[in-house]
Amino acid sequence: MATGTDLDRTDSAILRLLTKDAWLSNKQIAAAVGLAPSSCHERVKSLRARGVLLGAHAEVNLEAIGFALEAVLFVQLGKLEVEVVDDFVGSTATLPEVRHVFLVSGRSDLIVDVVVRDMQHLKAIISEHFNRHDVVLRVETSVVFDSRHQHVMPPP
Amino acid sequence: MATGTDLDRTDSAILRLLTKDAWLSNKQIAAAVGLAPSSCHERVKSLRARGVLLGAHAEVNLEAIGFALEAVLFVQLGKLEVEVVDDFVGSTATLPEVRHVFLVSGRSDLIVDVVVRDMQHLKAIISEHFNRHDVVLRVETSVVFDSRHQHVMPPP
DNA sequence: ATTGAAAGACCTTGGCG
DNA sequence: CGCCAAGGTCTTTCAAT
Repeated sequence: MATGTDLDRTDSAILRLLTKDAWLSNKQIAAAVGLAPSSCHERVKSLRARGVLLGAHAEVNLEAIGFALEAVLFVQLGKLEVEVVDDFVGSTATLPEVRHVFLVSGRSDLIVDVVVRDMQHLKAIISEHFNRHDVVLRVETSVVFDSRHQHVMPPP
Repeated sequence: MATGTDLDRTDSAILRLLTKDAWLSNKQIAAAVGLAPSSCHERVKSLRARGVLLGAHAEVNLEAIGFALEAVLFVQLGKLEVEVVDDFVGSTATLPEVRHVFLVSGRSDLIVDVVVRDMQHLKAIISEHFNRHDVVLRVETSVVFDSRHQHVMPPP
């Protein structure tokens, strides 16, 4: 499944365009990469079928709808039993306030990016989810002053 | 600009659907939320105009195209002069390998999520970008074993 | 792999409840 | 606000190259 699919310059261009704006029409992409609409359509279908192009997601301005606080949680876990850890990671990753979960090496075991309404909301998540599980040894919280997310393809 | 826009149940439903799959057709969304296509189209246009719906981005399987290594960098900065820091954050956020940058309180000042080809690539970024700037006091690197990103709307 | 043509589906607007 | 209807545009398929 992790087999390296080879992309030619046209595939890369298509992916780059769609990564920037998934709402581009097929006609627009075709024009941008210098292909007929039908050929471009084939390319996109193939990229989807090969599992390179996974889907598309709208970007919502969470701040504008009342989610004004973002935080990063550094979680240290106890006795790393694979199954228990995986369960906890899974349940964490599906909390609606959670945007990203990283299982990492180093000082912390889990890094969790959350977007919440306010401090009270943040406190609730930490105490009701993280401090409730025995796997969790300690949670360190950092407030996010500014966060930037990039939607670009890395260069070949 | 950070004024809370109020969303009714229908707007929320639309955002939730598009967050999950930005390639849903207007007709599909309309059916799902129980509106006529034209009404649904109006809603989406309004959400865009109000700055709630910012855009859409395709999700690419980076692993499948040779970007097999992900890491989180914890960066400590020196003397926090706003201008210098902002410049560095900006230049960091636009590196093609960088997916997310968080400016945070706490032990680190910057948390950077990068996706790279391999260890050599990672080393190159750290030594050529981070260790080149005087603002950077220290970089701690964590390898990402597993990362999950969620594309859902938080509940009202 | 790429193309053009054709059919059908969809988006999009404007006028009206 | 929401709906219907109509025109214009785009997607999607397919046979041919």
